[in-house]
Amino acid sequence: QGNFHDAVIRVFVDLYHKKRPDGRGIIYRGKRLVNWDPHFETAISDLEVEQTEVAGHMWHFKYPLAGGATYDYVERDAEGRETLRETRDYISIATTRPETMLGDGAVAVHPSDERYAPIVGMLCEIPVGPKDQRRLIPIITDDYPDPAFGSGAVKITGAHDFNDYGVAQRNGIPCYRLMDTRAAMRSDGAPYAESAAVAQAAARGWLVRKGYVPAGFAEQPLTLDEAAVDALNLVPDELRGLDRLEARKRVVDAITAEGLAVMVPASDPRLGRVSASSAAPAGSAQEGAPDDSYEEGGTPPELSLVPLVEPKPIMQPHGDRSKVVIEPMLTDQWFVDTAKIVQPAIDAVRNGDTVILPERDAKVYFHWLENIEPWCISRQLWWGHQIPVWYGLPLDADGFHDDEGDDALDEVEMFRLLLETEGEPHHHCAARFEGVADAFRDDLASLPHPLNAASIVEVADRETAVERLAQSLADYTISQDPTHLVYPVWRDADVLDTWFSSGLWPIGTLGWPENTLEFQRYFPTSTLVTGFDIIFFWVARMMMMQLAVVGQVPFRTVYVHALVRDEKGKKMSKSLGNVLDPLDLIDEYGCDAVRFTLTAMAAMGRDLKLSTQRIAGYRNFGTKLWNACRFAEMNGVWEGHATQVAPPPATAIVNRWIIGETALVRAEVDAALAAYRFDQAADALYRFVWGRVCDWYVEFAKPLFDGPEAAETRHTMAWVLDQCMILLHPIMPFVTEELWQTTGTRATMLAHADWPAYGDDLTDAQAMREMRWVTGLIDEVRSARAQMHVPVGLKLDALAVGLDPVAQAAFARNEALILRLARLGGVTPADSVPKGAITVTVEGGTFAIPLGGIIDIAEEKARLAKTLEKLDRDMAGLRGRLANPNFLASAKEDVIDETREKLEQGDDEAAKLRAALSRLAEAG
RNA sequence: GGGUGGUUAGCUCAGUUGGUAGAGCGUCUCGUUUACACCGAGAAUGUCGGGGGUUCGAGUCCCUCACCACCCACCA
Repeated sequence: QGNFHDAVIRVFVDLYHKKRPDGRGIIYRGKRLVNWDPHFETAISDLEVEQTEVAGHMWHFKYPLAGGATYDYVERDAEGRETLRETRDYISIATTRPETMLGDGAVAVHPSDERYAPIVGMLCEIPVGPKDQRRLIPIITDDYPDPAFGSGAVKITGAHDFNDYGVAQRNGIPCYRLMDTRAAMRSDGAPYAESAAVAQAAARGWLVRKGYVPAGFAEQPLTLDEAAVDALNLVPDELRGLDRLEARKRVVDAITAEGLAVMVPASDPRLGRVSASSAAPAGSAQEGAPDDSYEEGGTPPELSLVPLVEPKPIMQPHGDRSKVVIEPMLTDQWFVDTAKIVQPAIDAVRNGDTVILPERDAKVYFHWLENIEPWCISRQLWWGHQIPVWYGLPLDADGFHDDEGDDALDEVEMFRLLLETEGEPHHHCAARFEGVADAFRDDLASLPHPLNAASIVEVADRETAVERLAQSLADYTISQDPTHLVYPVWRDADVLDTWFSSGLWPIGTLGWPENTLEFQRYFPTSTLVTGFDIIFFWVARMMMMQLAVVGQVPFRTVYVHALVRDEKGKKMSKSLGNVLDPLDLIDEYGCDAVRFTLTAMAAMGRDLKLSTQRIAGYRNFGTKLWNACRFAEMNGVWEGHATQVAPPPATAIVNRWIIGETALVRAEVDAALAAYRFDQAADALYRFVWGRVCDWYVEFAKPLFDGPEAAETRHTMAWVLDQCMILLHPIMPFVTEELWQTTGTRATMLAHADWPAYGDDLTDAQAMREMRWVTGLIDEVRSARAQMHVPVGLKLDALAVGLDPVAQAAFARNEALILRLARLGGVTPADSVPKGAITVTVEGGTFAIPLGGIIDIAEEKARLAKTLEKLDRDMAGLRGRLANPNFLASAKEDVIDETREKLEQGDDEAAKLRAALSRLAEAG
């Protein structure tokens, strides 16, 4: 049996070795900007960063153009009229962190910004550091700068700002690291002059590569790799080792002293001070005219000039435990080159191999995958799957693999080089140490004797490795015994992102990489049910990884459900303390009620506000079903016949009707389930059980239990209630199982019962029509009685007036039910409606209930008038539609027919109502 | 700032090729009728967020504005 850890490690190793055309593995090592805590000297996650607003400043500085170049700087207003034109030899930038200027790799402007168009592709000078070794950086375009903010130009410091990092990545600008792990200015590496010269050459090389200047511009169009960039220390010698805030102060002072700060009149409102002009009446707009001209160095009026330093609240990241300011820092991390494996995951959903429901979540899925970024999978935690990579000291240090005659180097000298070198460590990846040990041994074998005899030893970390190597070197120097030489290697201390392993859930849980029976049987899986909040984290990763590893989609359908919110619509979270514990809800309302509620609210929305009142409502529903079954049991409906799939043959119209209704709801539930509309399934069952079975069928059955159709009715009721239990079982498993086992004699548990498959042949159109008529009549009588304040207990006699044969037959067949439920004493035919009676109109006839002295004529008039008024309104609408030639021409035939039919019925009823009203008028 | 979704009865929400709005809960009235007061019978309640457009017809399609929520990024 495979275990999950084996699967995770195996996939890492496979993807590491799966090289792409560019020679890089799908998993590779690279630099990444992380939130660095200088106190604990570790990377921390976004979630551990607290954003706090602090009072900061924004400085404005001039970056002079290289070689004294100048350009016409032109500003225009919204209408395109020129508002400023001057010749400049610099570009103005703003920053809240002047110390990071040392690491600038470029100045960026928006491609549409015409003010700077003349100087794009030129070099400008970072105005700090020794005057004769100032660094030059290119002026580039990128969408990131906002032309309306500040001067519109942004300095790009890729190693110390998340936005700048993105710009640098897109444009191939180097990210120069300025600080060490304690966030002090670096003091390692070559002197400033040397490093600056290298960076200078790289900047020229960039301009050549981008085609801004001819190749001859740079003698050596230098390209630096990431490690070389990281090794450069561009901190001027006198600032090395300083704290970042101290460095900031010195940088600002130096630039200001040199006259390269942007100067403005002391009255400038941006300085945040109260001054003479800002205190002046705000009446005349001209006086407060834009003083951009001052900012950018135009001739000021009489007032003295000061550096433009705006007080500005800034959101500063702090470590939530260390409380120190977090520094964005470039570090080595492991990545999945997602761009290389993303396409199959996009295609699979596009062509329907995997379906995401609801559809809009597929949009989210596509949007994310089509804009995918490299996935950083290493984490500096001590729990998790440890990365299966081992490092050794660099074997490509100067002179080591050099075949140009450095073989003459003393072998001991070579090992010494290993100790001193700081470049990229040499590494191998394999599932187990023995595997990488062999790989390191092969590398050593190519080295001259006696180094190739060194043995591979695993140690804890790099420091230990250096110690161990030094020690073995000392041993060897004394003993001259090559077996004393060791080449220490250590394992990467990082672990994998939890989503890397979770992304392998579909195959990892089935025993892969072993070809287990479970894997053969269950992969690919059918349906993944999950929340929309982890579509990126989990679903997209599973798709990509399964396709990359085993070449198949992990599931056919992804059903994305809503998230339960609290009553105010907030996401529940432990830290907010607004969590409704499902166990508490279950204690209070029962498991089935909670489950039914969640099901009924599982529409394909995003939010689901859980209200306890609604849970209570569905708890009542469970009780209702329970009581209906209790009633059935009291009448012995389950006695004498075994549970069966097919309904009993029925002659009573009521029984035929409810059997048909059951078949209808079964079909409705199946359709809802097939469409993942669990809410519709729950709703259909609720309406059926309560609204059809309990409200009507049980009541209809009561008189039948004493009549000739008693046996058939018992049998039918048993079958109907069994169907309710079966259909409700997935949503209310406990109540239904309990009922199932305590009512009839059952062959199996309900959980094991077959899902019904009976079809439309059970529906009896004639029975459906007739029962609709019967229930309609009862509803009308009840409504009329209630509105006329007739006491419920009072049984009244009624008259049937002008019933057509169909109505007559329907009435005759169901008389007992109607009398009982409408609380009528008896119904006799009559030719006309007498005075002082209330009128009830139904299809095919009229019923009248004489009330004698009881009737309040005014009230009955009002009741009928109100009904008639609504009916007239509706009929007017229908008539208007039918009178419209455009409607007749454009609407579909069945819609027109339906409209005509409705109008006919409505007119018929309206006529009866009018007749009743006029009789009342006579009586009154 | 970018993206996604939402705005329908007092509350929570349905409304899937556009045909003239529904449910549960709550409210009000009445009620011990052979299961059920966690019940029964009845009733009231909507300019379908605002505006514009397409259409014979718009809660439904298009545009626009407002507000709310969530995800992502946060301003040199």
